Amino acid sequence: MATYSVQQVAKKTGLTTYTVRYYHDHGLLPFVQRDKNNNRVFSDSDIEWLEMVTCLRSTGMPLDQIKNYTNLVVEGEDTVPERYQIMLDQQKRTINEIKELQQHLATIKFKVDHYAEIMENHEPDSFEPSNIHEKESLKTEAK
Amino acid sequence: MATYSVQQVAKKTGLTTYTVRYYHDHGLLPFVQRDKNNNRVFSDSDIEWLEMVTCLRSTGMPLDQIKNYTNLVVEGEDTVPERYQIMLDQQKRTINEIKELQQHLATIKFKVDHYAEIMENHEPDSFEPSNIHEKESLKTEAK
DNA sequence: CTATTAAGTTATAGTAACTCGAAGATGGTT
DNA sequence: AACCATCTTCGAGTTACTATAACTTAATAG
Repeated sequence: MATYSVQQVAKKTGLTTYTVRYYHDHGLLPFVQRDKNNNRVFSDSDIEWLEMVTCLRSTGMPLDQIKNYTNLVVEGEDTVPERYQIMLDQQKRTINEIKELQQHLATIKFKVDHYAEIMENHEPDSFEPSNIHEKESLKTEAK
Repeated sequence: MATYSVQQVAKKTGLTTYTVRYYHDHGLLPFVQRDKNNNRVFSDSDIEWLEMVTCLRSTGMPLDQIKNYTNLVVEGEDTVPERYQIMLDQQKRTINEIKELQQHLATIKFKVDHYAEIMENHEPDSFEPSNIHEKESLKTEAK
């Protein structure tokens, strides 16, 4: 069976060795072993689980909640309903998060287009009604 | 002209008063005034700018970079090309972030469906090949 | 006209989730 | 034997809030 060092795991997951150790120290990787030198030894399933942790983390779940979820998984089948609820909530939150990001993206796009236009037309300081927004709504006091 | 207190701004933007003050103290709201009592006085354009800050923050830009962008806006038209580049980068990063979130969402959906199935079928501990993944890839050592 | 309440202020401390550096152990190579 | 890479722990630093304490001021209630 394949085993991996911290560094190999870091490389495989895209995390830093610091983060991998941090997660392990905080109980998020409950089955990671140690060799006779006290070095962490990761299995393939540890890496898969770490990827699940990363998935939850990236979608905004705090570490203590991920820890809680980890404990439930370790406890076994009895906790499936609770786990189901956790994942359902996380799904909702992620869908919401994506929606919000898409709205923010629209705002950013607007800015990009606006700047592109200014640079093309090369107009220094217009008197159009859109002027306030052109100036990022920052200079209403410059009267 | 309409003016607002910290609390009103907090309510309008969905931020806490702590965060609004924090942003102001760190130079992200350069045109906020003070009244004779030293209380912060926000204008409509301050709120609009704060919403821009929130947009950038929510899409992952660190505060010091937002501060830098703020300074560029204050400096005026000459900085438009630099600002254009910043926004273009942010746009790219946000598009990427959304993509990643959508992938994570797919993973979460998979879990939700999986748990739903377990709960429906009520099978305690199957011997199927998918067993490892059913158990969140955590118990390969429990042999 | 004082008393209490509400809201503002600053300064400082606490928290989450990393992020890093120091000091030391071990194992392999020249 | 010396060196280098890689591991370890521990403690400190960073970012972006988040909360508390101590204080000031303005408005209302008795």
